[in-house]
Amino acid sequence: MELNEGKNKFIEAWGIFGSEWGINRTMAQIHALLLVSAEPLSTEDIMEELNVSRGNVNMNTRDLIAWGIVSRVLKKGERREFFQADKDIYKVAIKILNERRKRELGPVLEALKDLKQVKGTTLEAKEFKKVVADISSFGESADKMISRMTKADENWFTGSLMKFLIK
Amino acid sequence: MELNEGKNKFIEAWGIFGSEWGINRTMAQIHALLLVSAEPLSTEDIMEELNVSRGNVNMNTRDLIAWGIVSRVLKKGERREFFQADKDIYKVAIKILNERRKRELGPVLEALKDLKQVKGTTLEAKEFKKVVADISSFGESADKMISRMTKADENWFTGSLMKFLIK
DNA sequence: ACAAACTTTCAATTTATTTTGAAAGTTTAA
DNA sequence: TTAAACTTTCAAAATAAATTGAAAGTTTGT
Repeated sequence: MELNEGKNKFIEAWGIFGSEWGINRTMAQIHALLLVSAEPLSTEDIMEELNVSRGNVNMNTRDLIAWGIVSRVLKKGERREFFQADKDIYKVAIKILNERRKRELGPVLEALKDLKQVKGTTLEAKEFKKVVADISSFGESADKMISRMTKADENWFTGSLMKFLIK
Repeated sequence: MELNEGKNKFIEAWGIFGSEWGINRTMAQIHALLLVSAEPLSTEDIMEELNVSRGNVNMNTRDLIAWGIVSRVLKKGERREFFQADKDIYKVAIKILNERRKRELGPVLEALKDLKQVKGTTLEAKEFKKVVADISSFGESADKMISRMTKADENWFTGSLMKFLIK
């Protein structure tokens, strides 16, 4: 398989995978493209490679930067900015997990906290409280776990945790 | 807060959370509704409670059943079927993770396996191969981890793993 | 066998999300 | 200060995803 064919397949696969997990296809594709580029790319490069508009590239590179998995780089003698992806996939995974924890898990945990205050002693009310308490506790655990992973050594995934988990 | 208000807030929150993770809102809402219902609910009950059509309820309950987190129950003397959610949130989380592993991670890992066969010894080709190998290895690890979690005792999450991970 | 009760399907519609592209904004160099 | 080079914005358009609802299909009791 030629390098270019490989890159395209990778970009396609990453785009699909991303969209299955609630990340928009173009963002995932830009990320994929940057992952497999030896050199940082400009907005124009990305537009051309993926056939998407300038606005689209601009919005999605901004988002990728906000996620902390892509950074702007400046080439000397060049006016425009280039983009480059963090290629350490462990770091990337943890950053994504941690961002999602903050953005999505946080609000749910807040909502659940409120819901613990429903009144009533009927069977129904008790069931409700039990479910809310369980989900809440589970969510708090996941939240703590991700926080801890974030702080831990970058090799956590291949370290003792993995030894514990993998055959 | 009244029980009903609580239920509605829960359903809303779960719906949003689900859609952020690539699960359609109605499916997440039906799941939420079943989670907080003391009794199994019929298609009609769900239609009424969530204001959605029969076809929608039918499709999404089927899906929830396919995910293994909702089951049909029959009440004696009743002809129609009722639905009930598995309320053990640990089991639910693991089933969802495992289904997604099979459905979404699997195909990506396959694609990555192919991509290891790109030819070329240029810097670019080497970088590409490195990224693919890294993601592949990471993916395989995650895959194994989830498989293992699935098989493990249902209390794994509160067991030694959690003790290891949580403060 | 029949019909009532119930479930499933799917083409058409609606709703939500993503993308475009041109205009406005900003920065840089001379 | 000016203009070229570049970035950002956002309303409109395009695309994708979810939903409807009526018709078709199935099951059950008599």
